Amino acid sequence: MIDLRLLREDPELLRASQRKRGEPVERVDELVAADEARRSAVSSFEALRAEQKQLGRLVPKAAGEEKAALLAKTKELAEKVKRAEAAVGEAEAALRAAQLALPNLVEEGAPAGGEDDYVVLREVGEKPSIAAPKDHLELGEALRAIDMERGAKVSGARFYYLTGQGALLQLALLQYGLSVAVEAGFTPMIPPVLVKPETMEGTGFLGAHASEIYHLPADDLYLVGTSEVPLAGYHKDEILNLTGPQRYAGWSSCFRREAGSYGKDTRGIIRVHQFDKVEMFSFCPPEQAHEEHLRLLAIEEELLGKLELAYRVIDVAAGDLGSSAARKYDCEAWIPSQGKYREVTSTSNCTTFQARRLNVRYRDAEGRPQTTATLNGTLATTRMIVALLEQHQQPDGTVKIPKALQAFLGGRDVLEPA
RNA sequence: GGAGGCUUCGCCUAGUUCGGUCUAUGGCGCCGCACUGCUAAUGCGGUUGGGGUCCAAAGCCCCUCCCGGGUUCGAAUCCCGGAGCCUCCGCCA
Repeated sequence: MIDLRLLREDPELLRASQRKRGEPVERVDELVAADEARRSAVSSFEALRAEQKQLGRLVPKAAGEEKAALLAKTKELAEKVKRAEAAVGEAEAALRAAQLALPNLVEEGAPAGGEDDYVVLREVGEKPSIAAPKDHLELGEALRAIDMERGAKVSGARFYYLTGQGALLQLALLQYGLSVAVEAGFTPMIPPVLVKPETMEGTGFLGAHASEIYHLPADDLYLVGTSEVPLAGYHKDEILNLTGPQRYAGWSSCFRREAGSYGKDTRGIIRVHQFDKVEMFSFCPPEQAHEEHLRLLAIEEELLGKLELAYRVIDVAAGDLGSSAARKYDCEAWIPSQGKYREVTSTSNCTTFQARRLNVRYRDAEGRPQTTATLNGTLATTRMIVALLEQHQQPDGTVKIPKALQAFLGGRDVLEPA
């Protein structure tokens, strides 16, 4: 949700943001109108209510005819108050709807345009030159690390088993990721992966992404698509004592329906319904959010570097940010079998947009409650296995394990076909 | 699944019998001031949050006693529905 004070002060800023996203500018003016309508409804209600309270206080003191007259008057007033109150309720609902319809203000500097208008900030590491690279599934099957067939037998398409050294590799990757986070001052968290509708809604995932999410109707709970959801909800309706960023690293399974992606990435574990991820999440004072965002990106890059992967960083264009993010950087690892870079991490600065919905605040230097900023970023995830296997494959069918992971694999430095 | 109890301004708590300055009591904590060589102790004052009005501040006003309805001129208080927590029973591990 956008800050209504900002909306009143500088609607043009928001219109410009909408243009940059390629979204309708009218949403801004609709919100301005809804805001004004609400305030006028509130004023009328409050005036009537004040009068009612004042008269009501006279009732017990009055007697006889005077009292009867007073009661008649207050009764009439009570009717009006009730109507005015209902009008406020409607105006508030309309305002909320208009507020939910407007995405976050895009950060200055983010590229304008849609999905293909990203800007490549840098390419890091040397792409391995592999003659006729095998893809991760071929490698994974030879290593007996990935079993898609049985995943499909048991659960359906886009499900898989990680087996043997594949399972160990994922655990090593996630543990290493978590250890990097802990070293950087993040509190490790293992959150619930089923959340209530209000939590899912608060994080902004029930809007355009609603069809991406698994819902359990019998209990009215949602399976999270990322631990960003339970981490963001962790401090819902709280006022935090923040001086700097409060950082959490959540380790969880993630569930995605992948509706509308039929036919895309059907081979292997690039796009699956269930995977595991260590996610960074920060609550911080808004003026520190930009710096924190760069910090999250730096941590992601540090990890990719330690995994000895070639990758590039892109500055995602405004139209591809999603509603909550003001700025987003993706790291994309080189996938030799595809000859392409593919997203492995993504970090977003949601400024105060998400926290306002969830009502997460902190006290500023004057002791006044203010909305926090929230940021998130991927640290380690199942998808990285794809890049690890493919980039580190050897002509003999083995796969080298990067030094950083060896300690988490009992010192092993290579995966070998079983 | 069944029965009962609880939910008040950061925490604890009074108030709910019998509806009306409850415009919510007290303690703890916190902040400020005074006293003191410093600390402690003590005294005095302040301290829920949201919103409206306003250029702004002050002030004033409205909402907020778990949530949503209802009764009433008037609800923390009465009625109905719901949520959360706790205890016991049952069931499953």
